Amino acid sequence: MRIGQLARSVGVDTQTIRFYEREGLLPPPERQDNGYRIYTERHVERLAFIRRCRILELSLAEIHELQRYQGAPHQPCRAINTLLDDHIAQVRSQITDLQVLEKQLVSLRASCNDDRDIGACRVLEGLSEESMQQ
Amino acid sequence: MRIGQLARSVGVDTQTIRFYEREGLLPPPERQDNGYRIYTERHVERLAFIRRCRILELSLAEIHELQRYQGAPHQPCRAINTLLDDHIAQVRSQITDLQVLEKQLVSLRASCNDDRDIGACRVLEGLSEESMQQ
DNA sequence: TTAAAACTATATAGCCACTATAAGGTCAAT
DNA sequence: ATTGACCTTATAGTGGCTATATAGTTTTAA
Repeated sequence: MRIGQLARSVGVDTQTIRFYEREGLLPPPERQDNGYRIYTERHVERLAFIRRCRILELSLAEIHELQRYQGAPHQPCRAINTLLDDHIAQVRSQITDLQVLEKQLVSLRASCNDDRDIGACRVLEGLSEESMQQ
Repeated sequence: MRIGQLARSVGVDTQTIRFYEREGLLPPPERQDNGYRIYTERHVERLAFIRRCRILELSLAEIHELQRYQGAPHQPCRAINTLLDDHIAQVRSQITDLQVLEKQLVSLRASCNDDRDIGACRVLEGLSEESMQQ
C-alpha cells in the first residue's frame, strides 16, 4: 500500500509517517519506480504500535527503547516495566503539579468578581504582589 | 541596574530577559554608551509580574493580553476574569486527561511482573494489541 | 484526450518558551 | 598586561509534529 492508505488505516498524517521514518522509528519501506513508498502489513503494525505508545504519551525516545527490546525477546522484561514505572511516576508528578496550580488559580480567581474596574481588579493585583510564592 | 542584576533579583536567566524584550513583553530599556541595558525598579516589577504569570502557566500571549488590560485601568475587569476562567478550565482538562492516562498506564503495568522474557512480556503485548482504545 | 483532482516526493519553516553555543566587546582588579 | 566577570548579537536546538512551497505522478471525469 502507499503512504496515504497507511496513513488512513492508522489515523495519522502522511507527514507524520515520513517524520517517523526520518527519526528511525519506522523502517524505510521499498520504493516504486516513481519513488513512491510501498508499505506492508508489518508497517501497519509497527506504526500502530508507535501510535498506541504516543497515546500513552511515551516519548519517541522511549518508543525507540521499547523497539530495541522487541528485537531482543529473550532478555528479561524488567527494563520494560521500569520504563513504564518511570513514566507513570512522571505522569503522577505532572498531575500533582497541575493540582497545585489549579488551587492557586482558583484562589486568585475567587478574589475578584466581574464588576470592578481593571484598576481595582484583585486578580491583577494578586499577580502584581510579591506575596505570591513560587 | 544592568541585566545581570535584574536577572538575579527576579531569578531568571539574562537570555530570558532579552527574549521577553524581543517578544514585546518587557519594554526596551535605556542603554549605556557601551550598549549595556540599564533597568529601573519598574522593569523589576514588570519582569516579576511576567514570572508570576508564568508560574501559573499563563502563556506569553495571555500575559500580553493582561498587560494590555493594565494599560486601560478604567475598563471593567470581566475580560481578565474570563481569561483566568478559561485558563482554569484548561488546567482542569489537562488534569482529567492525565488521570485517564495514568489509569491506562497502571493497568498496562499491572499486566506484567518483572520476571518474564521480553517475548512474553504482557506490557509489550498490550501495546501491540489492537484492543487498546484511543 | 485532455484537464482537473488527488496523490506522491523533497525541503524548509513554524509552533512554544526558552536554553545553549559561538564569537566578540567592555570593565575592574590584580 | 592579563585574567575574569560581565555585556553584546546572532544562530541553532529542544519535541513532536504541522504547515507551506515546489514539483512530479497517477487517477478520474468531461
